[in-house]
Amino acid sequence: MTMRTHYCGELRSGDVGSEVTVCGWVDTRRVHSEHLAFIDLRDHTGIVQCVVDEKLDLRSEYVVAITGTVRTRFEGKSNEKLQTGEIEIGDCEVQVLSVAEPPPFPMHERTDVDENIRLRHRYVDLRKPRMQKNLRIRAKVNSAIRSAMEKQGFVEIETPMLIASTPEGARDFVVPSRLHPTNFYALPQSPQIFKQLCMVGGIDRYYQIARCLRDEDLRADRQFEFMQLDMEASFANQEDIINFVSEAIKDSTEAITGLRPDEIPHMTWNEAMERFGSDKPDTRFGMELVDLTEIFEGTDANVFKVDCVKGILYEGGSDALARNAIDALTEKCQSWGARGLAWFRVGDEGNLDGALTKFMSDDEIEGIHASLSAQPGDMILIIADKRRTVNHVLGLLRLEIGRPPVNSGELKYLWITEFPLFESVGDHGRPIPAHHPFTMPHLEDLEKLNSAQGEEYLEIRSQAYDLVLNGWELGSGSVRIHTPEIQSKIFEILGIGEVEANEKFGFLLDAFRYGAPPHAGFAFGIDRLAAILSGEENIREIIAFPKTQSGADPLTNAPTQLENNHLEELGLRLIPPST
RNA sequence: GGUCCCGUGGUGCAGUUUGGAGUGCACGCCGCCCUGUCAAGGCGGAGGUCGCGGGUUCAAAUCCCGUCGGGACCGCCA
Repeated sequence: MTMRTHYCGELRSGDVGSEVTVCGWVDTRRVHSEHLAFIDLRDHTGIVQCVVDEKLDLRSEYVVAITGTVRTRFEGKSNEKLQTGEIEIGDCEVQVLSVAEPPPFPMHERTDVDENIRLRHRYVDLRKPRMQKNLRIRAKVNSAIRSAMEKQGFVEIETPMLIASTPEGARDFVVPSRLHPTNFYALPQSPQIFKQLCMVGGIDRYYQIARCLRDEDLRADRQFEFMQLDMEASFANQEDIINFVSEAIKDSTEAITGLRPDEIPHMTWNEAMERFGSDKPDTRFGMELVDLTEIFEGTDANVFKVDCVKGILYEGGSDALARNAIDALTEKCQSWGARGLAWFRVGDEGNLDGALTKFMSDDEIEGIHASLSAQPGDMILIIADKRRTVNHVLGLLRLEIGRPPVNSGELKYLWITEFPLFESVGDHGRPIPAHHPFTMPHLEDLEKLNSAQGEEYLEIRSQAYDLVLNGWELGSGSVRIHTPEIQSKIFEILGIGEVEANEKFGFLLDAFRYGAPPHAGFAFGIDRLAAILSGEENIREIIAFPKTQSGADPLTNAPTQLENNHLEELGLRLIPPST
């Protein structure tokens, strides 16, 4: 005889008359007397009302098994809020399996509980419907991804967690080696090198739902450890990869929402930066950046005598933004790197009202008015600076003012293509790679590799691409370099000599000498995807045991100190923290 | 490295601007009553290092300095 015959939330009118046993936690109780009490029993499927007609000491969160007969509720006594509201379990025999202290916070979800307290008692928090729902959505996403990849011919390969540290990229988490004192393993930031080695190894199509670790500051969308769909395919180009990944994204979205997303649109990196001031534009709302630079050519206003002037239109912003709110926005813009924020209220006559109008010509005023299609009551916000700064600051300002919650329900997937190969030029005039040094340049820009000087390097495009959802970067990938000629050229430009290249990436370069197929790949963050599909603004809500913003775990108290003998065995001695 | 917000019985809040007795609200908890509730109801009760430390003051939850914890963001995250 099994302990349980049915789940609480699945009993229906069709079960009336059957004797059932349900197991779970005591949710709310409504005790009328020793002759009548209603016990709501909860498991992950929901709640069922059990009627008890004897004196029982049942408290919140007691774990019980209840055996009884399913019956229709009395006329007019059904509860539409419950899926099981038509029925109840009567003639109950209650077996207490575990008693419980009162929960440390309310089990109902009408009030938000401090996250620190939730995490300290996560095992209780996980019982709530929200976490039950989110973790099950996450599991479905994982499952849909696996199916999608396998149906496209990808093979799941596991790669090591204890690997060699490489200097590039994020800060590594490291693990001391007991057998090799003074040496350390690094935990993988991603399986990047290994998946490329798999391509050389003839795997053809690799995927893994991989745990990645990066020792960088935590955010709402960033944890130390996170999961990625990591994939790589041989004899594949950018379009192939985008199709493979899009299929996994669409399948997992459909598995959760029931609706298959439309074809995911593409946008070049340059267009994204110019229109939205971000390489991960949130296209759920407009408020696009409008270039006003030409209007201010030959201007008398000193603030606009700069490389680039762009503005955004805040519809109805004239009333929405009081003077102190504008001042606060100005301070934010300054903290983001701008010198200031120029603002104009659009008056009833279509006139512009702002501190800077007295320095501006009529043509200039009319020009920004028309360019932004301003209407009375709107607010115009302008940043003037270097183009890069203008796009960056205005992009952040746009989000600050107009961004809907990430969980508004709408799902705007977007591919960003043609990322620059280099993100900036360093002190010695040498460019710094935007992605990693194995990223294939855009074929049309190969010639520029030989001729570029200084800032011109930043115009070289790559075959790197990102997937964006509602303004969150879900993931990125690229076509990889597989020929020694181009790889040498890139290393030369980056100032990485042969010796250094061999030190850092020797095993990969060695591998490429033995017959490397052209290959390309991608990785996207499953936590972020699952969070948005769950309607959550924070990935901690879809992780069973997450860390706080300071990287601590209130439940286990990690990180902790080590005993001296433990340190000794590892050949470690602590440097006391400086005071 | 930086900016901002929060910390008050078990939980969620108000009180802090303008210093005056740990004052208040809701939920929970404990006890009693109650045979159709479903956020049950009624009556009674317990429960506080106002995060911590220092300072100002006759007097600090309240003002100042520091610190710890939580959160949002910039930097960082190839």
